[in-house]
Amino acid sequence: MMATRTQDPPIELPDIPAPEPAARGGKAMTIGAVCKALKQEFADISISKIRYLEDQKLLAPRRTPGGYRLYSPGDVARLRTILRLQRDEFLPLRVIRQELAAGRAAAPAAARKEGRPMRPASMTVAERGTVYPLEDVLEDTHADPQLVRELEEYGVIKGEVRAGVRCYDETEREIIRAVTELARHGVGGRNLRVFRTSADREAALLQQILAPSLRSRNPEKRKEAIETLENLVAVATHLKHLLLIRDLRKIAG
Amino acid sequence: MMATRTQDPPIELPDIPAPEPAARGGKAMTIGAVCKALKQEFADISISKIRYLEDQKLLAPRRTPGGYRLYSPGDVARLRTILRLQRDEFLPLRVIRQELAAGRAAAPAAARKEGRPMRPASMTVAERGTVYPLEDVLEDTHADPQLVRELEEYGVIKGEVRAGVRCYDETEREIIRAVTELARHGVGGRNLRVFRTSADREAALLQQILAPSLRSRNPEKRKEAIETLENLVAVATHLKHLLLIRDLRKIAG
DNA sequence: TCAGACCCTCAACCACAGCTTGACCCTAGC
DNA sequence: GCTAGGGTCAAGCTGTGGTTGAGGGTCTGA
Repeated sequence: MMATRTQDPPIELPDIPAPEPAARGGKAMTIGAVCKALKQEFADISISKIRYLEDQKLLAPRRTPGGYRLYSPGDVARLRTILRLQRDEFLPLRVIRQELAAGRAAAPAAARKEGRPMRPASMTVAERGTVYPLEDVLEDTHADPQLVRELEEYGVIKGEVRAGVRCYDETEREIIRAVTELARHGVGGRNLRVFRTSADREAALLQQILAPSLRSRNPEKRKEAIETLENLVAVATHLKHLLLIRDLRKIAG
Repeated sequence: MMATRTQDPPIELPDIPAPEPAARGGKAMTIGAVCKALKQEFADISISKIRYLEDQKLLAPRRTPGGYRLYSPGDVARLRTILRLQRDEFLPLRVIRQELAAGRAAAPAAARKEGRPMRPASMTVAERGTVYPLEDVLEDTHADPQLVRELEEYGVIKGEVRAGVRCYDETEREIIRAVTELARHGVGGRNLRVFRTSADREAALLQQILAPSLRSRNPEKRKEAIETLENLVAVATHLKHLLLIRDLRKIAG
């Protein structure tokens, strides 16, 4: 069917500091390259998904004369923003489209700083998610490399080697961040054992309770058990927080 | 034991400027009444939707002997929160469930528009805040009175007598809520000791570190120490959460 | 004591978002 | 001119967030 070489004009998104059509020199990537590049950060990306997002008017890459999509760095940044809003903020595409059109949401690292850890991306029991190379983690957390090494020796974090580089997932990164912060205030070394052992004990406790359903052969049941587990973790964390506050009030007040 | 319990309005957390006409009358409402009362604020509510939310474990109203659902003011507030998170924050029910379980998100609608924060009312070390009579706490948390008594005997919560009625502050109320939730899943009795002792240990640790400045005669210094303390509590809580997740992943995945 | 308004459960059904798959064909670059 | 990677379109699939209807019980006031 002659493959529709309809020379339709690029969709014309209303917004965006459009990444100069012809201007930008070498940097444009094909869809496969973009997909591969973002795979690290967003495990669930796929070529078809990127095309789908374009179909939904969220992207409008340039095309080669032959019809291939060509993504400028600006396009890639935009795509990354879209995926982040979707994954971390749970925004539906319809809303993301508006946010982008309104020029909002262009704040990547901004939201940090004095604003609580935000929605903790993927701090769930379920899966591991993205991994980041040690170098990035260090830069991001301002952690002492020595301290990271210690945590690893100690078995608190594990990391994994990917393409020759040591990588950590988000949970590990946040552990490193938190420990660094504590260290800044003088909580360090063997004091951390307190946290560690209580976590181990709680884990054992929860496991004991949910072991039957977690081992069930019924995947339905297993999924449910995981969810219950997530829930219990949240409640347990909350409870620990409250108990700690209660104790400290006695001390401080 | 009646006294004081006569006609005072339902708790009324520092929430919402809308004193619903229908909502104020008696203390508990049927599903139809709740639906009508919230129709103003949430046009898309329906009886079937409320029931659906219960099915999804987001609500758990009391029942009459005949099986009718009875919504306490606390239940209605919770429902309002759910609807708000769904409509304004676009959160999926699965996430709302966790937010609620974690005691977050009890925040008023105020924090909208460019303002993430949404800290849980008075979960700070600083001061105790309001107190609520046992009766209200029981209704609000659906806790077993027996369990509350145990917690008190155990020294986890203390309460105070005011005008002849036993009262608890918000922290205590939330402890009760969290413990009730854990109990629903089979975490009870002496298992709670795990949480308690680790909280005690951490409190001791933090105190040790900050004792000098906390005891300082310089009020400036003291204030600063309290702030540091708040900070450390937040970080410690976060760390514990992460460690627990780390442990559980090994178990579950 | 009984009508009528209200509520209950449960299973089936529905609508829409957000992709994925497959058939079939074309482009880029060595 | 070969082949890996792209392109389009239509159909399909899965999960979320409900609605609907059948069949039946509860509550309240006259």
